[in-house]
Amino acid sequence: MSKGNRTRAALDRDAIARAALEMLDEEGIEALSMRRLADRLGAGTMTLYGYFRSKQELLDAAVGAAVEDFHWSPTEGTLRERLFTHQRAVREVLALHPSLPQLRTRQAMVQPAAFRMSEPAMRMLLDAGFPPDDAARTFRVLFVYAIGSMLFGPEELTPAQRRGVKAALLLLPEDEFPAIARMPDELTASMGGEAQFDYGLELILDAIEARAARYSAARSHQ
Amino acid sequence: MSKGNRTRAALDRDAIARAALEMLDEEGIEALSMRRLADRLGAGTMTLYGYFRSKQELLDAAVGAAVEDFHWSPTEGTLRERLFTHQRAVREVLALHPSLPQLRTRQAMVQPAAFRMSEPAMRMLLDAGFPPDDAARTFRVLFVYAIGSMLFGPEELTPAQRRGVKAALLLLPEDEFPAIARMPDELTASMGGEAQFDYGLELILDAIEARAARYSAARSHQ
DNA sequence: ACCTGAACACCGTTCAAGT
DNA sequence: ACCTGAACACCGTTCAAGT
Repeated sequence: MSKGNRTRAALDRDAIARAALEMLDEEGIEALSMRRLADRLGAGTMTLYGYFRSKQELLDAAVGAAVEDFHWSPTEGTLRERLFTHQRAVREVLALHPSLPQLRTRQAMVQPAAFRMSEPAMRMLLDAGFPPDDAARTFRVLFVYAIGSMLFGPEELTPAQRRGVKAALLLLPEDEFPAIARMPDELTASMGGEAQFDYGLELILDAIEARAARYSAARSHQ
Repeated sequence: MSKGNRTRAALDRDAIARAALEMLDEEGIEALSMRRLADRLGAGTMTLYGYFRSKQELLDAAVGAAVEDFHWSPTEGTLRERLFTHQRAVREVLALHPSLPQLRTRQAMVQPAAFRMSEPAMRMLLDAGFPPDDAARTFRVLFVYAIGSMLFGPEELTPAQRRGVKAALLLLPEDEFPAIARMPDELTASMGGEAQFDYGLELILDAIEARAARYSAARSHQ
């Protein structure tokens, strides 16, 4: 089996990037090779190099394609509520494209589309009275948290993974690990999934809300 | 050049894992191959398979070796101060072994040594009155933040990187990106480094401190 | 202009053979 | 018991050649 596994569609940068993204999300970053992708597209390997200078450039384009799927429109509500729905939208695009956090570790996201995620959050913080430097730093914390969460624990642990972690915990000498050894269930529950994501998001929003209150108080005293 | 580039030291799992870690930290995760590592150790490639069943198992051992370099001893002070110094120690081991966050994306850290990082933080939270489930979730937030920060922005952006990001920002249509387009300096400053790490850590500690106060108030009302 | 096979310098790992 | 070369099935990318 070498070519024609797929109907040969018109090739262009966008079609190739989307096919790469699909493969990345389905099979993981490790599994994407120029050869396998070309094969899937029914083309010779070297054909891809007519559209992208290198695999790296193709991966960049795949990131661009993934970020296109971020959708969020301004909602009513407090700063806290709006930041919450925004971060949930960020989580959603990362869940839709599980390869995105992994790709992000290889190169910065300087795709214009990536800024579509930061712009509205930034605007919310500035509107709430955050000075630009604090707004930037605060958004970065939210972003690092979201992408880190989806990289290190996008889903609840599977029963098999739970068992693995619990087995490791059981091996710990209890006198050296008194806290951890006694709470295997709580620890495995915290290792991924939506409830954990929301817990941390609410925690961070606690702090952001408190600071926003201070900024707005400072403004009304002027 | 094939072998004997290095003096041939006694080989064992630990020596191999440490050599792998050194290579990983120096040249990046991409650059470590069984062949190059064996060469560096002055051995045949297949010799390594006498000590590790697979590259994956070797990487696990490298993670174990890296985590050994985590050092923290309990300090005096408030919960906030102690969590702060603890997270700084976590940051330090991640800075010492920049490959660690990257390795962590490939497999969970179930090395016993990895729990040496969580145990003291967990104990602090439990002692401060956090119920076990909240303690686990709260620690996980700190951990995801620390490791995410060191993965996505361990250092300040270099001048070249700054220029790259600013160039990307300048390409954005200003009417669509009114917030972001006007604060290139604040944004690039937030993309990595120690000041950003501490900013986010303090933000999260704000929220943890507030919750600790609530837990301790609840306890004294019993 | 667009496409691509062959070749080069790499991988991880199996297998059979060396001491 | 410990080590390892050859071989297999892969990589990304260059180069020269096809239409």
